[in-house]
Amino acid sequence: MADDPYLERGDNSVRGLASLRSAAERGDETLPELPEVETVMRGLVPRLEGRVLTRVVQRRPDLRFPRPENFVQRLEGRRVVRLGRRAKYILMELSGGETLICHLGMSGRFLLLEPPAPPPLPHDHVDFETAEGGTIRFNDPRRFGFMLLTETAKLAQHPMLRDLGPEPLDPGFDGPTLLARLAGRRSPLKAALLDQSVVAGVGNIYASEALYEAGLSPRRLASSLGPARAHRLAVAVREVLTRAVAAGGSSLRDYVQVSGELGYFQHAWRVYDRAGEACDDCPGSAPATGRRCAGIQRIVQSNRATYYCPRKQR
DNA sequence: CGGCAAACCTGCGAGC
DNA sequence: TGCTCGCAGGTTTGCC
Repeated sequence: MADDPYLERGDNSVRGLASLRSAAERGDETLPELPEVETVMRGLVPRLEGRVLTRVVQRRPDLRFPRPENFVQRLEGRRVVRLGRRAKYILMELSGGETLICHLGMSGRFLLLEPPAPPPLPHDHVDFETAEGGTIRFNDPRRFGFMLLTETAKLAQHPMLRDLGPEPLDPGFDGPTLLARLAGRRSPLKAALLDQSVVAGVGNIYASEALYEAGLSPRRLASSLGPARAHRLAVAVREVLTRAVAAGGSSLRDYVQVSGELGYFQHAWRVYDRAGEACDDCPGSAPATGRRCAGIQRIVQSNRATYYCPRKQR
């Protein structure tokens, strides 16, 4: 992060940072899937929850989508009642009956700035100022992120949320639930996992990781799973995400204390972006078993990279 | 309607 | 050295 202008200022204005950058930019941080969004949301809680948005600045008329009608007016003066998350969406429930739906897209991040907030840099799109004096600044170079406003009472019916599948970290997420969601699906298992109506919050990286943990081929027909394999996959999804949330949470604490480098998401991908490497779970040589492990393969499914071990995953 | 591909957008790395 | 090109991702839109 040495090239990050917010850390090069040297004016100590950045005391906290909930930052996500693309894997292409940084090898040690992941893209915003469920665990990263959860971590960012948690990082925002102490700065936003219960506080009044005294001033909101929007520096361009749109992010991914055109700005909601009267965006600034509908936010200023509102209190942030509660922060939450659904799938990869950060939900900011406001006084007055509306909720702000935030998506980080590919490159969105929130910066937590001490007063006086430094002048905006390129891609600084939205500022939230609170009565306590801090500024929460949304920065998103690629502008795949977005902010939408909707009535809290109708939140579940919002087009972005209404078709979402179960939260994989909720207690109710299990083998039978997943099995029912996959029933009749003619797509490859990997594509089905990426479908947010099957499971909410799984992205391209954790889809590969979960399939590896479950020992299931990404190419397998989604509807070919039985109860046992569905159970294995549900457990794997939950475990992969839980580990990542835990990693993000601990490093977020570290970061806030250090107020400088953000070293979180020191992920340990087992297959993602590891084409050609040896698979951890395959013995170095197992001539007796017949099948040899050729290492981790990269394939493309639905225009997306998939990584897997053809020997371990079937 | 399900499934797949393209579009959106920018920064980066590889190749010339 | 400097340029072009391809690639990465989440979600929506469009096509078959």
